[in-house]
Amino acid sequence: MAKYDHQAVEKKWQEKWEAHGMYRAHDDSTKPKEYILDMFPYPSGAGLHVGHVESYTATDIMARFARMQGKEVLHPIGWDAFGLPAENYAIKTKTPPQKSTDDAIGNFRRQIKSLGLSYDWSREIGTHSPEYYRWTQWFFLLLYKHGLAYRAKSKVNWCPSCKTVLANEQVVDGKCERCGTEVEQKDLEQWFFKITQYADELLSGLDTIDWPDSTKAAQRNWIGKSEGAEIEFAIVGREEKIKVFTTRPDTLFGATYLVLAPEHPLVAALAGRIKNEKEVRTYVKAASNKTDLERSAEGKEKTGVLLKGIKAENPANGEKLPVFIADYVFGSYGTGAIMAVPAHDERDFEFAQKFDLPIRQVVVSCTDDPKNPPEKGLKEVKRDTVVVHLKDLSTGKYAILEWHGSLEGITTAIMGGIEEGQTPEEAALMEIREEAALEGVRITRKLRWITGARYFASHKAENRVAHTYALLAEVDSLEGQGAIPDNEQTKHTLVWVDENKVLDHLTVDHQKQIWQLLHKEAALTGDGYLINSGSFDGRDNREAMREIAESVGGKMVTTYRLRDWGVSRQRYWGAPIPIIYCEKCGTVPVPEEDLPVLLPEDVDFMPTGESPLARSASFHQVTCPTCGAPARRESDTMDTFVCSSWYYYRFADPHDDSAFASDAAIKKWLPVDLYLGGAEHTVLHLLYARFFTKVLHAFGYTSFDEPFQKMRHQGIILAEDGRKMSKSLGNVINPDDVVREYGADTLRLYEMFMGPLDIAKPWNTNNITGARRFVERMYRLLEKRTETEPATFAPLLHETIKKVGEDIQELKFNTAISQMMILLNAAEEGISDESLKIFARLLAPFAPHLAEELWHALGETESVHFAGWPQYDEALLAAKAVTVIVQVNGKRRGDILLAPDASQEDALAAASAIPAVSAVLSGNEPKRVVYVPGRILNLVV
RNA sequence: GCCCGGGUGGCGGAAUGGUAGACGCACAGGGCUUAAAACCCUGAGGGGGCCUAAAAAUCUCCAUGCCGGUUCGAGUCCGGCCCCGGGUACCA
Repeated sequence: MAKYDHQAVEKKWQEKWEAHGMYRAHDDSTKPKEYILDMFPYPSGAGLHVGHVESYTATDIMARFARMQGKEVLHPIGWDAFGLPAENYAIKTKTPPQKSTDDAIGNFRRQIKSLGLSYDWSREIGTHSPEYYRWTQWFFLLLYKHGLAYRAKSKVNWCPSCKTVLANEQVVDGKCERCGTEVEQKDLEQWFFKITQYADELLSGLDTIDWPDSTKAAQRNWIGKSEGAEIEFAIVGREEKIKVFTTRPDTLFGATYLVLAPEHPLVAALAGRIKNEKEVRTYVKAASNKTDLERSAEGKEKTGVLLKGIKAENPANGEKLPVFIADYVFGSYGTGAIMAVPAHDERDFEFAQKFDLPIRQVVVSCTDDPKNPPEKGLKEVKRDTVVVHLKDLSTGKYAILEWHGSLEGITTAIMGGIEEGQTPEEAALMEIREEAALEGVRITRKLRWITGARYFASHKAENRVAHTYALLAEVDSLEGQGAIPDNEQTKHTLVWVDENKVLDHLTVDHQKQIWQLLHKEAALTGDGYLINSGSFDGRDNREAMREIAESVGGKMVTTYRLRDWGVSRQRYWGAPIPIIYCEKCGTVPVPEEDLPVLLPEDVDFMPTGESPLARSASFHQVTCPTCGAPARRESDTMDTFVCSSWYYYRFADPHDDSAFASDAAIKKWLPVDLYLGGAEHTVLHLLYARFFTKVLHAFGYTSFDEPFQKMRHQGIILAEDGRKMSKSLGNVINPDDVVREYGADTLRLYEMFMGPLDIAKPWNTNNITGARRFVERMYRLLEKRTETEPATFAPLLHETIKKVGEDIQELKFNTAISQMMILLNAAEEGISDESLKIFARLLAPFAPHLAEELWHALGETESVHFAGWPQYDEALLAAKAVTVIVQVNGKRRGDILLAPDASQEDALAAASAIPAVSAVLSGNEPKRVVYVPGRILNLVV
């Protein structure tokens, strides 16, 4: 038989399938539907990536499998065709984006077709076609009508040299990507979608869908729901109040200053009262020129300015607090103002360190029983962290230990390092002495294992000793005052104290030092019971939270990190926003019947300083649809994410010119049953698409409110060197080359066999050989057909039917293929026509051309792809004898062949035939017998 | 820092708490061939012991990032730690 000619075979079947329209989805079908969708590609000039192939093959397998199971499958493809790269390319090469986009689509289409993917090409769509973006504009109007689209001023990245707005990705190190000019922040009127209105639904909906946990977690993070309180602080001598948002109202008594965002309106309102107004204004201006990105990129170094002459009053205890402005507080989150509690918040702590502000602890961690709060005083304080001050009498050195667990625990913990005749304390002191000899105390691993405790000291070596002594001088004096109790266990060297007791006696400066010593220079963010909190002392901090907030007239509120979605883009290659501005009528939506607002083709899209559409007089000079007066058309286009937020509806009804999709089509096909795509879309695209569906649901267009029932990501395919494939590294694999040399089936099998679908995997050209060999050997089975098969073949065949079917449903294609390889190895010893036909059906989703070729070579005339999925025979599976492992005391001592349902007696009898087993048993009854039928027999003796 | 993943042969990877390394690649030996490619067969985690001229089989110990625990039995479950990848970040 001739070598398998993949080029001829694949071409032949692709043409036949296409001629028969085999993969069309039928709207009028009565079969159960299955909607299997890929994230439609952006048709880049670079062409198809092997990563696309991975994803598309996976969904193709699912689609083909579903068809063979008798489902009516909708498996469409289209193009996310608007976007910046096409526009940039157009600027560079002076070819219109329409042309370059259509060229790229042509190339993608050819490449995708060469892979034998079973798309319904009659439903192909492109977001850049007027028939499509007409409905994108319709969606804009739908949102507008319901008050979900609004205009507001917002900051954009602005390049003063190119006179253009830049996307965040176009800003590199604060400079324009193209010309290197420093980028400015500019306020522009922009359109927003009110996605925040659906924040709660977007959050709770996650619990109802089958998505990867990581993606759900990312979306939850992005939405960033947090519960807290709004509390007002009076400004001394003024009417205005400062309203802060905090998630920790329980720490109200620990607030030692307030911070306003630089853009907070009160900053301007209070200007006259601020004594250092000039300094403040400078700071505000500098902050306003920074993007959010820069503000955080500057790292942990905090900046801010005290508002001199302004004091705020803590409503809980009447304390007068200083007020700062600092850009670590954002105007757009919460109330734009915070109460700072340095003892219990990392950022406030850091700021307080830098600006020398007091740090007051109000929460103390405590152990098991928060409902039974300890009385004040030392002996009763039950803490999971015990702080111990050790003093070595012989050298006069001190160290501070903190350990976790009970006091009894320390003895055990120290045991490891104790020498004979030593007490645990002495052992610990030995260590201190050694460390002290080196200079003060140090955090060391050595000490950790010996004491089970941690030494705390300042990070800086030069401060370490000074800090220790400063503290211990205080401790000594407290000891003199009797503030530190003596104790049986500690009488010679060991003293333990309540750190808060100590803190009460110290100056701010000392407090800071001790804080650093005790707490690794960090705030305590954990829970516990309250101290220094007036009548709330001793209460559980979580429990008291609401009461504290309400006791000062605050109220509990929920805040989200999620912001409204800014959809305006000052670019050409996108869907125009269907809005007209009239001097008389104001903002007027374009009437639905006037849609689409066509993208003009005669526009000069070269960058000259204006939004390209604004330069087309024919485009923007219009008459008001309401009053007929001359008016101006909105010249911005929409974010491309708008286009991709609803495309999966269009596939259900791609040619409808009366609706984005008909009710019947939506009812028939949606929601999407399986959605597959890259993990780079975990947040934006997937969140926006969900938002659109929530909106449609709210206004009665859909009965469901989540668009993608089941969603999975494919892992990225790395280059052979383990790095990302990139043009500049020259390590890109072009699927065209692989298809030509090895065939589409081989490429598909290879990529599916690489490993689990969702992990990152490096490409390995060598391994393609394995897939290719599989294809060839499958084909050669035609020559190895026999009348009769070995007896072991049928059970294996049925096991394979079972496993392949199950694996496909779990998207475990690698193990499905490995099972078929096992079957192939056996089939080469002889396989009947009937068995080979079954095999061909199993193979069909993975290698559709080869399976079709085999199927027809075996005399079939209809397509294998509708031949039905084979059923396995339980009886054949059960009949197979299984190997049971025999263990003695958990160690393998041999194996026995048994029926799967053999009794324990049978198993024992068979096992005793093994010499190693009978030797051990030799008359003794095993203490215990563990028998798992079909698996293992373990004898404990 | 935080949130997700993940660490198993030379490599990709497999394993409902039950023979660790399926399947494949690469490799080695052999067959076919004038020769090579292709193809076919066989082998193989590491160490040690036994027997040997040498090897195989057999025996035994060790082995899934590290330390400990639960269990008759742990790659899998629990606690602690280390490392790698991805995402995200002054969000109060």
